[in-house]
Amino acid sequence: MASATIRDVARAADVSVASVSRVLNNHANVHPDMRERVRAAIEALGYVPHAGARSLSLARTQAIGVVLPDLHGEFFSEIVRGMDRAVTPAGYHLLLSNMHADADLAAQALRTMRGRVDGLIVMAPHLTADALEAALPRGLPTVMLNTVPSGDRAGIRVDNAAGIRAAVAHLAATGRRAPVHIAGPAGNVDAVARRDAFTAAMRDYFPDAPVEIVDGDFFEEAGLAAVATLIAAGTNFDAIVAANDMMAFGALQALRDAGRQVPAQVAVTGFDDVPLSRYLGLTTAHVPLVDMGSRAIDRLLALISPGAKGARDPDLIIPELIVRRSSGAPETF
Amino acid sequence: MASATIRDVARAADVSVASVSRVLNNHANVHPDMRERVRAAIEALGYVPHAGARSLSLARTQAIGVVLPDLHGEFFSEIVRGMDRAVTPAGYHLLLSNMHADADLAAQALRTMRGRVDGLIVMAPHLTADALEAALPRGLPTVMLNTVPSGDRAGIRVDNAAGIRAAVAHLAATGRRAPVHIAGPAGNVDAVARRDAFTAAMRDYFPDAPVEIVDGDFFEEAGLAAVATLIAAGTNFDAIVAANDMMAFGALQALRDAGRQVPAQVAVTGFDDVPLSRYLGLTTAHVPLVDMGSRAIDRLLALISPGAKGARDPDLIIPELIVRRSSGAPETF
DNA sequence: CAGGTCTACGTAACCGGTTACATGGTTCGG
DNA sequence: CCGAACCATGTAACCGGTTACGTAGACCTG
Repeated sequence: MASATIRDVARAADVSVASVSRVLNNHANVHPDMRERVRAAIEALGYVPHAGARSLSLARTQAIGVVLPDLHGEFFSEIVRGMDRAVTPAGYHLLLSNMHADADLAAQALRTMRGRVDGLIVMAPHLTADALEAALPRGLPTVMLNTVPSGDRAGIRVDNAAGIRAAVAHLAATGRRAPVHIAGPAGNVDAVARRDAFTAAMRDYFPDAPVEIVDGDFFEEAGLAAVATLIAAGTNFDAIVAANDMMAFGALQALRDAGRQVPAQVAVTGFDDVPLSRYLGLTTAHVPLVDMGSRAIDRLLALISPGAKGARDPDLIIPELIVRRSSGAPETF
Repeated sequence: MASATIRDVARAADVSVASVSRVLNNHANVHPDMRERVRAAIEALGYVPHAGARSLSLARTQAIGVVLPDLHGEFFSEIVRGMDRAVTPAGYHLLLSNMHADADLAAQALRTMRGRVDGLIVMAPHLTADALEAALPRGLPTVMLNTVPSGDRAGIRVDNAAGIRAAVAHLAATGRRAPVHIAGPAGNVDAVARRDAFTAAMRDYFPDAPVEIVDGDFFEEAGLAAVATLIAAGTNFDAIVAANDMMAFGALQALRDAGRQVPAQVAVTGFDDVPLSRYLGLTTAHVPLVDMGSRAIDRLLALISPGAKGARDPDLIIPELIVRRSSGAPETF
């Protein structure tokens, strides 16, 4: 019992397919009687239009593709949630796709979106501009999120330097002497920018202190490991600037396990302000994740709709430092 | 500069579209020369196959639709993450769609999936079986998640009663005298099941205590409000069994604000075990969210693939109570 | 009442792929 | 040397919608 098609409906109502289509799409100039006959036939057959076929002939899918490296942690969840929020009222759907680190597979993932979506949101902080530009299907409106600016594509980015600088400045202002940085993965644009920003900020705010940086990978365990490394090496530090919140959580845990008081002995800051940070009282550079998601969709929809082509200067989001108890604010939670 | 089509490629390589198609799909019986010519043309034109057109003729979209009430909080995020995990290696995509509470809109959301996906995962704890059955497109393989069992559809459900019972039993075993329940929204199957289970468990474990229940809606604020209500009413309680984790978090916060010690004066339990619970030390009924997501996909893919029709008995997931410090376990985090 | 408009509807081409079937050319066994 | 079997390829129908275009009849208008 395959589903009924528009031709089945036409036959049942004894009209042409064109008329059925007109009724379905509420076109003008259809006689009320006809409308009624068709509606009855649709009802009787339980007909539901085939979105795929419709997409093909209209060249519009009402779907937008979201390609991201991984769906792990609150970071991505929040962004996707923001997208979802913006996409639903506009009558679009979200098509999720994971892009692996491997450039070839990434290209593959991007290609399979052709003909499936009306536009693309790409989050690829781990790809180089070249690899990305080579992989992006031509003629498909695209908005890049936290990705190396490629060509003249529309994009939304976080001002990594501003976030790190604010954290370091805050630590200096509250009397810390020796901050260290737990960095993100080497190939990641954001991670690199934050690392560089840390070095620069240290020069400005702690000109006499050595710049100590431990490698990480944005996951919680890396935060744990980094603190273990620091302690094992006997490094002197009284503040940790983690490249993201998850690693900061790991660091908090490790510090607690090691018996170091936070914030009395060590201040900790993160980056992103995922929801969890509020609960754990983590000082962090707030990135409006949900908002970024919605905004990316809005940008993309604007690109898609009429002949719009303008406003392709990338939005830059300036994170605001939220001071919580992990860096010495009075106990509030 | 519209994208090239398969006919453009055929023309450029001076072969027929059938041959191009054969090369694209690695069919046997194509001469190496031909293969090479076609590959060259594809390369030259930057041709990328149109997935939509392919779907139409193959009647397979390689996408599966996920319809859920809302994308809020870790609960859904985790489940979606699990789905994503399972779907990617199988070469499928996830198409997200939000279903509003309104039954008509819900039906609408389900209908628009026709022709867009090969199967559906529906999470609709807030719909009645009738409304749902009426809205589900016929002939589309469907797996229901935490939804009233409708017809003979495949489904995966959490044993709400077991989870609540375990929590209540635990409270009894650790010497609590007067637990109260913060319930979920009225129309929600899970919420209702948990509420009923609480009443039943109270009868068994606290036969002499009154059954106190405060209404909530699964959101954090409801937990806050519920505690405020209890305190304002002067209700006597030394344990709170929240219908989900988010409300438990709200309760924890409100208790702290009111100066009541957790767990010394009041024990708190949740339901779901979202990641946050581990961080906040909440005792809760663990539901393998990521796993549920993957499993739902696996079930669905099994339904889709050959002529498989069997195994439609709904999986029942028995939550395991994870005891953490909110209910009196020794401080561990 | 002839000719022009307008309305309501049907016919058929088209969107971009896949594939059943047909066809011309080789190879091979008898 | 002939027909069968096989191989590589082309032709055209099909998937399920949309819509440009054509047309028959109703309605005006002078």
